Amino acid sequence: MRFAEESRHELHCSCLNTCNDPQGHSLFYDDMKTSSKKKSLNPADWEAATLDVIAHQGVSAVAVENIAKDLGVTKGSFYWHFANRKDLIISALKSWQRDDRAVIKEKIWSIKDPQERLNAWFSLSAQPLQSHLIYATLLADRQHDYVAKLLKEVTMERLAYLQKSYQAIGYPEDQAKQQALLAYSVYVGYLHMAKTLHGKFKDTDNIESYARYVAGQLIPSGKKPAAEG
Amino acid sequence: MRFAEESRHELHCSCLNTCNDPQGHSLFYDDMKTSSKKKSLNPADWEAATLDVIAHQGVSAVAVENIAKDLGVTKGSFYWHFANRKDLIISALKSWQRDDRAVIKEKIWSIKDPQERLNAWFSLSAQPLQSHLIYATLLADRQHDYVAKLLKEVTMERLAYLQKSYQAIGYPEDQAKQQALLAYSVYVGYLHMAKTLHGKFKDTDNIESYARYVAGQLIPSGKKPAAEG
DNA sequence: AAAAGTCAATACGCATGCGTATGGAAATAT
DNA sequence: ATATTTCCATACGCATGCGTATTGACTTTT
Repeated sequence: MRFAEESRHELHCSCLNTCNDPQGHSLFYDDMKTSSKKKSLNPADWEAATLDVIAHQGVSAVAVENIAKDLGVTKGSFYWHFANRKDLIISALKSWQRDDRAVIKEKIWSIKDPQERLNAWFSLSAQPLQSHLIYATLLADRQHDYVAKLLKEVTMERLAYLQKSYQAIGYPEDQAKQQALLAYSVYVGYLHMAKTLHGKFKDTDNIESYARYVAGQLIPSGKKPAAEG
Repeated sequence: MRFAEESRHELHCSCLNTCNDPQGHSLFYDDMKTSSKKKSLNPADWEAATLDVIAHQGVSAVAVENIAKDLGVTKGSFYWHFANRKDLIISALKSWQRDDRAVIKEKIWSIKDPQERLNAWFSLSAQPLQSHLIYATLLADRQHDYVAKLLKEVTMERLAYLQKSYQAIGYPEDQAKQQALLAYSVYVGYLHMAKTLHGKFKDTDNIESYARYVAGQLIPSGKKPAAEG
């Protein structure tokens, strides 16, 4: 057996069923034909399948034999790619963190105006991405030390760039810090709300309406969110 | 064996280690000496121990043999009180829901002025009660159908009384609905934030400061939160 | 005092799921 | 063509944890 040596990590985004993200996938694949079946699996495939499980059932639901079945192979194959279950989970989560950082860098920090940037962040946060689901489940899987560590890292990073944007708007440091905490709490709360009430969300017209309302409450003045529709 | 027949539910609040709530406990005990040991266990004891596990490790971490050990007995005793593991979990969660409703009724709805009532709610939400921890972990244990059902119920109830209070202040129905959703999202987000960052919370002075800030942002005008210190 | 009821200990069967051992087939290298 | 690497299947050992069966002690009732 050999183990993934912090290498060979193509981007992945499986999103088997419930996660309908409108991003472009095909950009990322270079090693396989986009439409046909692969002959064999690589660690990234296992990580993607693992993230699907984590997104919908949490870390403790990750079972190598089930994931193997999802991938159409048996457990025997797994231990060629990874040392053990924990290795798989940690690798998958690191991969998630990398992808998340990349998205923020591309889609948020590319925006220079801080107000527009905050609007873009709220807009991104309201989209049904698998990435959000993973974060939401991790929040309740803190028993595992490695999850707690990762979660703290990610959360601090996110709070930092929110605070930075609020300061760029003109908030003094202390208030920017609290406002970032408030905004981020709304994000986290929204994640759970959306899952908990799923159908019932139409009550308040729809999510778009609510998202605009929230942005209006949490972003001071100036430009409106890039309205369309 | 015999099973708990929807009866014999004294209030409970164990809070073994991490949950330091400053509420009065001894009020609730009537059937046992407050300081000495009980001779035998009843379903409420099992439910309380179960809620401790749920609060800190989630539903899937509930293991009857471990809980038995926590209570100083073996598994053999358990199946006299409950039919099975699922029965225990559901009973425990129902007990939690009952207690939660009771607290809201006593401490929130006893307040007539809607602004003060909202302030009281935010204040209650910021306190480190076991009840909050349980709610937070349930959010990620939605895979279990009974959890999803309960969660939806509880969330809808809470949104309803928040909306009601905002309407009592003068918000039109639609806006009150969105504002309730916003306020409740902040609550849920805060729960996770507090756990995720634990130590790091001192950065923004302390929680009190943040709680006042949030209340100031989410409750329109009028009275301030009952300031002390 | 005897019988019934209450709560708990021990021991067992069984399913799940992790990790290992071993062998095999297909691809790639030499 | 042969050897090596790569990826996977099968089979096993082992731990955990649920649920059951049986027995026993202690309490309450009669």
